Amino acid sequence: MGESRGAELLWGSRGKTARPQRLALTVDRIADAAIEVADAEGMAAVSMQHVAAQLEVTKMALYRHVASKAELVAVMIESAVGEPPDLTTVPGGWRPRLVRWADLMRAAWDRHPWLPAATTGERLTGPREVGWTESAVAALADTGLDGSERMDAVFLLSGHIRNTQSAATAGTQPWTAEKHLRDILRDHSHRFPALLEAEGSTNGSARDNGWSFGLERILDGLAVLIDSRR
Amino acid sequence: MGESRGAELLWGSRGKTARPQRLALTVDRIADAAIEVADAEGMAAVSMQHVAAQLEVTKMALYRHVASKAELVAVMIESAVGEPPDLTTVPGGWRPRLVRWADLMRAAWDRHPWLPAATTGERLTGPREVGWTESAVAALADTGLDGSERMDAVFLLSGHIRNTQSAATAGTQPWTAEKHLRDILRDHSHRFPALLEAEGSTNGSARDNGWSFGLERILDGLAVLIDSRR
DNA sequence: ACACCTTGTGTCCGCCGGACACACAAGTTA
DNA sequence: TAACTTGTGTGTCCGGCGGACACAAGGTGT
Repeated sequence: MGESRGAELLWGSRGKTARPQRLALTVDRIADAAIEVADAEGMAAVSMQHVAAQLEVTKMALYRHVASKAELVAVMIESAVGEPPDLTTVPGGWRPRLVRWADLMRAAWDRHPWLPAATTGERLTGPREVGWTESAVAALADTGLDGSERMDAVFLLSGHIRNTQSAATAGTQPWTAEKHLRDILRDHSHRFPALLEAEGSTNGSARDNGWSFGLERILDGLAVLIDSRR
Repeated sequence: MGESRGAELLWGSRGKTARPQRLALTVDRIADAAIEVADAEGMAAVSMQHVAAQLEVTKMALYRHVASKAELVAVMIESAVGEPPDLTTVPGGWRPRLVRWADLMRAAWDRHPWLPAATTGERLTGPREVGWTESAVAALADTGLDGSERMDAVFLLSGHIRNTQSAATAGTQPWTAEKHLRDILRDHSHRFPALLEAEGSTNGSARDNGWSFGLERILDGLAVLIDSRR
């Protein structure tokens, strides 16, 4: 990258050839470019080379602003999840608040389908991400649940978001591989009678990867516990 | 790899030097070696080179038996999850059956902590994996739930297993990063009052990443729905 | 005896993350 | 004004990755 500057030195205006007035590289610009790549081509396409090309610089230029790819991904995540919401204005107690929280979080993750892929494995965690957790835990303040129960409840809920979202972008699980599963069932239906029957007896509900079903079940389950504490 | 055979040709027994009586390479031996590597060093350490070295062959030899790394991983998964269980002998209806199913699945995933990492993203699915789903869906046969509800319920449950297991192996989520979270709270406690308070008011329960908590909530939530259908 | 087929080897390619030395403009100080 | 420092982008190199492809050398069937 960076074509030879020989001809330019010979023929160009010599005085001010190098480094034209190009936008300065910043962490934010890098993160935005990386997010753009990830939104369009998926997390697998986010390499230092690709992001740098997007900004018309060499990949090593990026390392002046981020220490490693892991750090770049961390910055991408912080930017993509956005500011955590304020749920204190939502009326109706813990359940409507959690529903609002889940909808907002799902919306953010919907805008950036690579978030599940980016947030697996050991990694750095930023303040906004912690802020989202804070927000949900706060919504459970007056439920009579103790601290670890509140944490576990939020973990359960956000895990559900993660699962439905990653299932949405990749036919990752046996039960969500729509077409794939149907093919298997056609060829091996005798081995999976219960799946075959379940496939046939759907009530024609909207296919949302079990998002609303799981959400309702989780909230119902929390309600059972919370009511029992009163 | 494979040192030059010059000296051997000059000094060796010439007739039967090459290809000593070494165990024949098979898909199963390759998968076993790969699983061994993954169990010991994690999924990131599973490369064709590393697995081949484990078997004392070149990496290209593996491609005589598997078409790609994705196929190797698929075979690893099929081998690692094991045969799906027969739950029909478990008494007490759907709930004990699902508890048994979840415990068995969690045990298998516990033996192979790389399973979460290996089963994310687009991938191939084998009969055993589908068999596990079949097994759980079958356990919900007499609940009055329709087909897609049964599928969604199993998705919800197995998603919880995946989440708790991947949280166990990597401090991946803000709420499971134990030490990390504690550090953040020490430095920024004013920004996360609810987390700080939750951290303090735990009832000293066993730390299992919310496994049993989430399992009970999910099953309670399913029970609410199932009871309402009767 | 010979041809074929199977199976493992060696070499090459492009891409990855990243270390490191260098180029060069701008600001600071003498 | 001249010399130095600092900050930012470039070029080159490295080891490791998945994988294509040609080749070697057994075993086997005719």
